[in-house]
Amino acid sequence: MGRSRGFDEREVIAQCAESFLLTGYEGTSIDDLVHATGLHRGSLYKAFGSKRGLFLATLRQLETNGAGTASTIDLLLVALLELAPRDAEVRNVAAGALASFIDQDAATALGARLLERAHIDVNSFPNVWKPS
Amino acid sequence: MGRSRGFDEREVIAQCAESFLLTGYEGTSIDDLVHATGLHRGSLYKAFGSKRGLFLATLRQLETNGAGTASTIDLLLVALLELAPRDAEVRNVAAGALASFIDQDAATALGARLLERAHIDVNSFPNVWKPS
DNA sequence: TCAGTTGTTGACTGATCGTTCTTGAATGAT
DNA sequence: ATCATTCAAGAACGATCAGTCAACAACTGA
Repeated sequence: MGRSRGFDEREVIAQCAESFLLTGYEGTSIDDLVHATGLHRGSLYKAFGSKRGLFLATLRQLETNGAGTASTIDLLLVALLELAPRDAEVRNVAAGALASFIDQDAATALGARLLERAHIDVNSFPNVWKPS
Repeated sequence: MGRSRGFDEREVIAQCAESFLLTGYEGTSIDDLVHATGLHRGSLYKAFGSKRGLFLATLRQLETNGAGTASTIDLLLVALLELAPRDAEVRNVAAGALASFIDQDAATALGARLLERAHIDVNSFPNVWKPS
């Protein structure tokens, strides 16, 4: 019963994920998400409950998406740095996504992408030891 | 000439750095910094110009501080994830601090601390390849 | 002593924050 | 047909955001 949804939930989550990975969790406002999705505030809150709930949905969708693309890792970086230290649920979902995606050393993969995302070339450090 | 400062600038910068590394850049408000330092808004703005200027000061103070403690790396993580992708000056200062601190592989050191800070134990991943 | 300069103080600004509410439109079951 | 339910829509909420301002206090050099 009831009126049917006028949007594709997976698509909306993907659009929100892109906002989060570009500008971070605290750096993304509900207005940003409203513009990114074309939905209205009330619809977003009806479907996801809160900004945190929406972010959690983007994290959970990671697990059913593809492999560890750059976008995937970026969203994990945001989760690990901004939410995970103080939010056990985000921490658990993020850890699950990490475990299923990253097949090499997780720390190195995360750090490498963090530097790449920041446009920093590690090879330009003259005094850094590099593994052969 | 003029009235002399009623605070130790290095100490104030250290107090602000602690706020930033705990709650991130966007997650830290000027009010948070006012409370952390005991100073008044006007004094902070007179001395550092803006929130970004204050954050830059904490980053620059890293270089004259000690070695790469956990707090140091945490502040770099915040800089790299939240500011560096869109702010060339922050990127340059952060890259300089990175180059002078991290004597092993930078990516691994950053990623390892990111996970530690998020309270995630990489060794708990059953399917992750670990270097011997 | 006094003019010039810098720091302190706290009230104040407009904008934006995440969230809620009300109203009306669409839907399925009775 | 109607009734309960779900969703869409957008205005509205108090709180908080980063930043500014004018008045006052303390210090220096002349």
